[in-house]
Amino acid sequence: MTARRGSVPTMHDVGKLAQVSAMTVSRVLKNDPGVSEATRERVFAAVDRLGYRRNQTARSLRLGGSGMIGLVVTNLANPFYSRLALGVQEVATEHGLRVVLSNSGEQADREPELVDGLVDHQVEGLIVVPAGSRQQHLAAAMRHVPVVFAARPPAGLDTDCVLVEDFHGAREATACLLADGHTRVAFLGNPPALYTGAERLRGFWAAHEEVGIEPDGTLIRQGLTDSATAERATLDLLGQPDPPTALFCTNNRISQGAIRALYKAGTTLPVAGFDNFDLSDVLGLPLTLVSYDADEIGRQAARLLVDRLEHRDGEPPASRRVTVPTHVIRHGAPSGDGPGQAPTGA
Amino acid sequence: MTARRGSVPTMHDVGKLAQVSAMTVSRVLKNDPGVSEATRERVFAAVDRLGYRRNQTARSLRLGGSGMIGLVVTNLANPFYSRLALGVQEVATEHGLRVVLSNSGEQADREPELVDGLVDHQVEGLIVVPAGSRQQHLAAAMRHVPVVFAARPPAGLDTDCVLVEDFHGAREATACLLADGHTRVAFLGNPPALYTGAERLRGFWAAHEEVGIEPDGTLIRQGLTDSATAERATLDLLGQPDPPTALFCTNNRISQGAIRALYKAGTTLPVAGFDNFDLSDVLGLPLTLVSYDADEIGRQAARLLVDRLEHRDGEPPASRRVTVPTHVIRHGAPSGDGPGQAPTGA
DNA sequence: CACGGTCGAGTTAACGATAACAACATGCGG
DNA sequence: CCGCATGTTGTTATCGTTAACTCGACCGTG
Repeated sequence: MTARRGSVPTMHDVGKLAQVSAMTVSRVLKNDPGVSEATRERVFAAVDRLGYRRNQTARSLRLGGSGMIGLVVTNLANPFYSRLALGVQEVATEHGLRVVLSNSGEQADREPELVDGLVDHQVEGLIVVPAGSRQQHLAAAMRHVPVVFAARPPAGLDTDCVLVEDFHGAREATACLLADGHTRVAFLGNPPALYTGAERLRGFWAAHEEVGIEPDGTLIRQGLTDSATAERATLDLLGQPDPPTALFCTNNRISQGAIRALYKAGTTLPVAGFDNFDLSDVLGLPLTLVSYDADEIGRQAARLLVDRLEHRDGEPPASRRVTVPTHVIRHGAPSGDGPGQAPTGA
Repeated sequence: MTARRGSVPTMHDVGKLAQVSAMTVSRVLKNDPGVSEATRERVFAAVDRLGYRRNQTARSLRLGGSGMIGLVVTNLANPFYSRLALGVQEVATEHGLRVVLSNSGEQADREPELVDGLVDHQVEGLIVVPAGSRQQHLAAAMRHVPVVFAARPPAGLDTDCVLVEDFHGAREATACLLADGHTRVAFLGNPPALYTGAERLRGFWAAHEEVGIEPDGTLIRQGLTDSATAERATLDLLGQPDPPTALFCTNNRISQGAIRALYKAGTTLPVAGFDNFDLSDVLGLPLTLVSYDADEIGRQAARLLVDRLEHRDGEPPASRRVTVPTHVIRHGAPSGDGPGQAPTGA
């Protein structure tokens, strides 16, 4: 019952059993009409008996095109990226494409080999969440296959990308806090070298400008990479002489770290954050979350890629930039909160 | 800068530019010592100039072995499976293997085509979280490549698998509740056709027997598939004439649904559940969770598979069954709870 | 009965890389 | 100066499949 190596049947074997040539087997399996019913049946019988399956590697070589696309994400453990991957899967499957997944672990230096490896495997296209700002390896990849960027934009490369409304979402969520009367909102952000980090900070800042408040520099913490660093940063902020009265977090991990810090400190503070996450509605905290459909980012990216694959012959169309909309969700605390007014602001 | 089709260079092109044969190019790229330093440099120069990359499809065909393994999970959106996938990735990468991912969406009827597709793509092995109890398609796959089962055992197939201590974990967590003095513990479980569902129910039952309590049949709800169905079932239980005083949930999604139901009902009840999840420590609920390393399931599965791949020639070793250990985590409520004693039981 | 047409099936060559072998030059001992 | 090892490179055949072509049998028509 276990795999017996050296026994994988080929079209030739099928042909021998069905007393036809390999070519006829190929025709039958391709549903070519020019085969008599009798032969067709003999071939199918032989296929069944041998458990024959077409060798996709050989087909890829002969036909060109492997039927695979590559997906490179930075951290599959983050639900955001696994949803994105699911979205890509969904659309890929609709088009008969298989997805080869790589995880860079947010280590920008590992990305080039992952991308090159996928190109070597003849993927027909790539969807990449770039881990770093150095992207020349992606430029190189683009000479072989179309590349679509997801969640973070290309730096100086002319190609499609799918983004969320980073600026808009951050601005809106921050505005909610400010509308509640907060004037000392802390910013807990990922490394500013990341597009999303910079863009969401910009939104945070813009919301302040709109109400004529200058954000306090001592309340801005960047370079947070996970829940643990965010937790420490939050505890540090809470211990400051003039602590914040609300927090803005640039992603789900950071929000979770901040919430853990508040819990451990026995404090409650209104928290706003980018990304929704499981159980955000049952925490009993005044939470303002920038929510969006992560699957949709993957779906859109896959659609852009498939579109390019289907128009491979002609002149490549101009590069497109798709934006996935965000909307703000507000979860209330058991009791009213915030120094200014009721938590049902904005 | 965009992909120019029809321009992908081959070894022949590189050879022409470097004024050598394709064979010599192959030798250089393989680091074959029998090439003069001068030629080697010319070839590398040509490779760089053309941006040449070896065609892995052609290599696979010639050399046998695609350098890929297939992974089929039931629901990538569940952190459990994305962690598992990461574990597989980690070990696969260590061995120079790439992972092709498929998601069955827990639809057992889709699984055969996914598996067949992966086999067609010449994956060298498969790791599968089987979605259903019909597994003859996996038996068929096993005639081509080794298959390792993860999280759920094979049904009548002789092959390796990696499981968690389903029975033991469920028994231990239930025992914690019973030790706290609960006598009416509800069981919220996934479909009993699923191995984990049945096994965890068995553990739930065993814990009761050990203390001489007969579980109340009206408190046992099976067939829950996600957070929403679990939420409804919980609300239903709470509305019963003789409601439970504690809950046991068989997985993370069900726990989350139950917690949401409790939150909406404005009640607090001790909850035990299989799987840990984000923010479980900050809910301020009396939670007893069966925790384990989901990555490790993936790693172990990949190790078993790699092991079989490396001993492909000889007689296949007897099938192995690896178990990943569980341990119980207890999160306290702000105040003591449970009718019997303090929540620090077991 | 010869001829063009259609149908079914086989043959050849190619996709790109490489193992195995062949070929050629060089150099050294005899 | 021959022969044979050594070192470098080229040639051929192959992996499994399939596009394009070829071939033979059979049919109906004039």
